[in-house]
Amino acid sequence: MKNKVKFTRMEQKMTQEQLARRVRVTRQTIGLIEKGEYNPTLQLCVAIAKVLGKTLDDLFWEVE
Amino acid sequence: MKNKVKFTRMEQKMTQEQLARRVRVTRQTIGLIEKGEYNPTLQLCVAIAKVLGKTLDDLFWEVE
DNA sequence: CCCCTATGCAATATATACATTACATTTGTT
DNA sequence: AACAAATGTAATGTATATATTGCATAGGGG
Repeated sequence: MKNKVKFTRMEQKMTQEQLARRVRVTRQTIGLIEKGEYNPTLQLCVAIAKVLGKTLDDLFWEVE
Repeated sequence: MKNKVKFTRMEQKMTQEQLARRVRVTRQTIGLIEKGEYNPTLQLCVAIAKVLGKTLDDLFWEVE
């Protein structure tokens, strides 16, 4: 696993689409980030972290 | 100030070029990131943090 | 089983991160 | 002041993050 986005999102009973809307990207983008299949930009990481009530380190640091 | 890369790099008496080499980007990329003029990818942020002995949160979280 | 919602996935298009090159400017040192 | 190293900056090119559309699949509740 490359990051904790999926785990944290599900913990909060949020769908990919809801998260995507709140950070203003598409559902596909969230899906690919969760799979670790691509390399999001810092701003998007920060936006995701804020919506999920976490920090960058919580979601993206040393997860592999 | 948008992030603490410049501060931390100078604290360690490292030049932009040295940091750039170690994270395998160009000096220009480091310069622009330090100025907050662009939005680096997560992998690059992680690489910079590791070279500087910091975490993502240390360098990029809530600095504005 | 049948819906319905959430997620996966693929093709193509667009925006932008980053490279490359080159030159200007700043800053420190003598 | 003069020199050198570090940094700023601008133009153009390339790679890739993200959008868009559309359809397939998975899984839970009736």
